[in-house]
Amino acid sequence: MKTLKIPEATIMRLAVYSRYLERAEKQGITTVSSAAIADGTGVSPAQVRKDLAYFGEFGTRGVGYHTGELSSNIRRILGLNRCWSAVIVGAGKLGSALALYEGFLSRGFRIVGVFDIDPKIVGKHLGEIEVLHVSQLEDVVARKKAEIGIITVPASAAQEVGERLVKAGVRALLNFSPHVLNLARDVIVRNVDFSLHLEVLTFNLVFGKIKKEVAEEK
Amino acid sequence: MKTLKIPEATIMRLAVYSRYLERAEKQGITTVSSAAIADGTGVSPAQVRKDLAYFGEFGTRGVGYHTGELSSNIRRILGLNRCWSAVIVGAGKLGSALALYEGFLSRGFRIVGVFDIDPKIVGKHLGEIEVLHVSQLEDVVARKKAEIGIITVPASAAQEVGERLVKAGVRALLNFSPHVLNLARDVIVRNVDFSLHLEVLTFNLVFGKIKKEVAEEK
DNA sequence: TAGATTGTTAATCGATTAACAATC
DNA sequence: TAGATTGTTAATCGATTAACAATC
Repeated sequence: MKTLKIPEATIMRLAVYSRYLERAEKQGITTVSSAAIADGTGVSPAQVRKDLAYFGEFGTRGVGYHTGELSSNIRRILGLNRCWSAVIVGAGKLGSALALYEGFLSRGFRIVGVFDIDPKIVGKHLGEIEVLHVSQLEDVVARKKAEIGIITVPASAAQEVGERLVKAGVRALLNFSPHVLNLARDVIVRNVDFSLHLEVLTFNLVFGKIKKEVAEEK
Repeated sequence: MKTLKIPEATIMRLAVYSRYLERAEKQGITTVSSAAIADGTGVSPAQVRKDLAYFGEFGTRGVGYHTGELSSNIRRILGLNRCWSAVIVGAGKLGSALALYEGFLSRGFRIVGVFDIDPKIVGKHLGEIEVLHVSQLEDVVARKKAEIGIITVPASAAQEVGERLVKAGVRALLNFSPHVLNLARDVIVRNVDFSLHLEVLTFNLVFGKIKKEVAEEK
């Protein structure tokens, strides 16, 4: 069986193109070229065409791509032509901010449950939704058919929460904790620990300086 | 001039190893092997050794790595052996959560300024720090010598905020907005838009299903 | 010495890019 | 037809992995 392997970077870029196209659409631009998309998103035109070619032929030679058409095609590829139900575990500062984040709803993500273990937090209202005790996790996930789990608990609790979510039926996890989850391989996990990103920044700040000094010595 | 190019993925992994080592240290484990690190962080042992080899020889053949020593070496490589000053622009839900996030301080990141444009938000206190009007951005960045800018404003304002931060002296940006920043090439930017990550999840949920169906047809 | 594990090289794998035929 | 831009191939580039000599 021939399995075509699509680079993960391609998917990330498709999401970026998608945002660019939505902006272009709003501005009334009806046709875009790979060069324009490339320009607006900081990649190469060849990269744009290659990324799109994994999924079909969306353009017209000599003309370019129809903005709205390409936009909706990419949204379909990314699975954004439907709603997704997600639960958040951990209603601390980050979890609460995410529960109230309008950007989710506008892109089709519905938060159908927020959980915490702290009795001081359980019962709080975050917009429409009430924070429930984590003991109700399994029940709510099953009843609301949540497919995505968002983990915003401390590192020490992340593994257990991940396991419970998966056992309850969740198939994809967004992990904000710094703990690397060890789960069945068919579970889709993305780590978005942002202090990790901060550390890449500081490395580059320090290393950039070293490179500059080395260059000057020569 | 020979410039050794270090993969960005290597830096991300170093940060992950760093967390693993800190945990191991706390548990009183004094020696770790590349296989143990690999196991605990989900990469291959060869990868671990290769990543470390970019920066020096930290282990002892036949023995492994001294946990504390390797841990502090990696922290030094990542630039975490010193404090870094950062400002946050945008004190909405996400910006506020980040300003109050204890994880930053514990890893040496100090938030020295939080800004917003909304008069309803300016003047609020987030822990020790008061939200200032964005007009004071340049002044505070210069006075407090902030080196890192964290952007948590809506997409429409991100580019302008990025430009102002850089002009004020910030050299590295953590961009939480979905807008791709277009700045001088020596500015270090990392995009941590998490709806992007959510979309990679949904793609994989949909695509995994397609792959499975294709496999079953055969 | 025998067993273990590193550091490093060479081979492999995968992703990006350049180039161009196809075609509007 | 001339100009433009796609879709695709082949070449290049870079990152990962396997293998093993070095060495504790």
